[in-house]
Amino acid sequence: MTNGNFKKPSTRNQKKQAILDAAEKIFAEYGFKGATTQMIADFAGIPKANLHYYFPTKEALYSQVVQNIFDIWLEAADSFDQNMDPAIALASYINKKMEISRAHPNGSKVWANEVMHGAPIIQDYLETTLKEWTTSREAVIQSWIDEGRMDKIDPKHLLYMIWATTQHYADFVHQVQTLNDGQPFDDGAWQAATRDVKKIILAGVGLQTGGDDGDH
Amino acid sequence: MTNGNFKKPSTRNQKKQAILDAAEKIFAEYGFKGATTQMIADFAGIPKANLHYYFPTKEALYSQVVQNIFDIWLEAADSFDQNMDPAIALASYINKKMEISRAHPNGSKVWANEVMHGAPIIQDYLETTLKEWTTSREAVIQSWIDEGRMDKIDPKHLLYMIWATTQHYADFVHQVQTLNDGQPFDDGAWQAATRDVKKIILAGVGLQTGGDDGDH
DNA sequence: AACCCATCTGACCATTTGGTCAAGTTTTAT
DNA sequence: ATAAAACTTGACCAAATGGTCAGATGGGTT
Repeated sequence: MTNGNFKKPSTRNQKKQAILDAAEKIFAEYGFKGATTQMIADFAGIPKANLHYYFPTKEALYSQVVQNIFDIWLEAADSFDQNMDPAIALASYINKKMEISRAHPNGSKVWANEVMHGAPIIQDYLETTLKEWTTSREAVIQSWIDEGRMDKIDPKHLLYMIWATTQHYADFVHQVQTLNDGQPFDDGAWQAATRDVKKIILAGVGLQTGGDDGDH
Repeated sequence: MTNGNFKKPSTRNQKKQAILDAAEKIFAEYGFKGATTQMIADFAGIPKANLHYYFPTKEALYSQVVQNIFDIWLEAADSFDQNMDPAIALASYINKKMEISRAHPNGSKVWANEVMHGAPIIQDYLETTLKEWTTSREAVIQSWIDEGRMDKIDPKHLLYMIWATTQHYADFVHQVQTLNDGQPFDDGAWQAATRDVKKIILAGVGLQTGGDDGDH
């Protein structure tokens, strides 16, 4: 067993990841101030002092959680690079964003919290990485418009609509569930939501949806 | 006699309103836990003890702020009652929601925060008032669909898309502003955003937008 | 065995904060 | 004028919380 050299780093990273997972959930549920390091430590099953051994301050832990989420967001961006057809690219992007909302609702909430409070921790990311990503995608969408392949709208607002709508199912999951007779979405409900979101947005910019949606 | 000789209801209410205004801003910026009664009192220009004379607990003050916002949301609901044409009704509703996002961004943020954290304070409102409102509007939209006046989608998801998108411009105003070269939206930017949101959503459900939008 | 070093933890502390209270001050009613 | 009621506020407190620290534990190396 134990592959010689790297026995510790793996367990160390496992433990750090367990703390990060606990932190994501607690931060999402209670906000930065509302969450306590004691709660996170309890949820991770370790003493508080041990948590502070791996993450010296609450803010360092929080910052790591936010950055992890940001990376997940960016992964969904590939859609725009690989597909040249606007209908397929947008459908694929919406698919991925909906899947993230379902798989990582807590991450989405932490991100929303951070931005709503003025992005005190990740302002740099907004101004650099997110700004660059957004600018380049706007250019792609604009080129589709210029080529007459979709209706003329400001690409910025199309992106905001996609972000807002897909993340709504994560950030407002409690409200959505309450209005769904208190039941969480099942597979069918998620598929229906994804289908309707794609339908409205694609048709909204003049891209008729065929029988398929461009992603598996 | 000398029953409840309410001296100056006007000044009393004025002061309560001033506290509520301060509270809305501070709660929006720092969240429930992050906001302190001291901050709110300072912002309202009164001693903390005086704030607690009008609102016995922090939670009572917060609860009042959330309920006030909820009432504002509901006011925008009239669109659906008065207009029978789906394009005009939806356009008018979107117009009002965008105006609220511009006029009351802090209220929207407090609401978002509350719902994201599981609606501990206003769960009753979600289950009763909001549930009833949503159900009745879904029925209206469904009737339009049944009459073949708009495309077939689940009315629920259309409503969520309108909420998510319009509130995005309030809740994520910091991100939107950062991506807008650090500049807040001016009149033109708000008009453009409102126009594009209406365009995509109306066209998205098969309602062609004519030259006008149904509201001034 | 002897040593090193990463990891772990109970006990502890300084600061923050929601809320109280008693002592004032102002307004209203008689 | 006088009493009562409403309002204001500085000082204070108990509880919660982020973070520290000295000492313990355990695995690996020589």
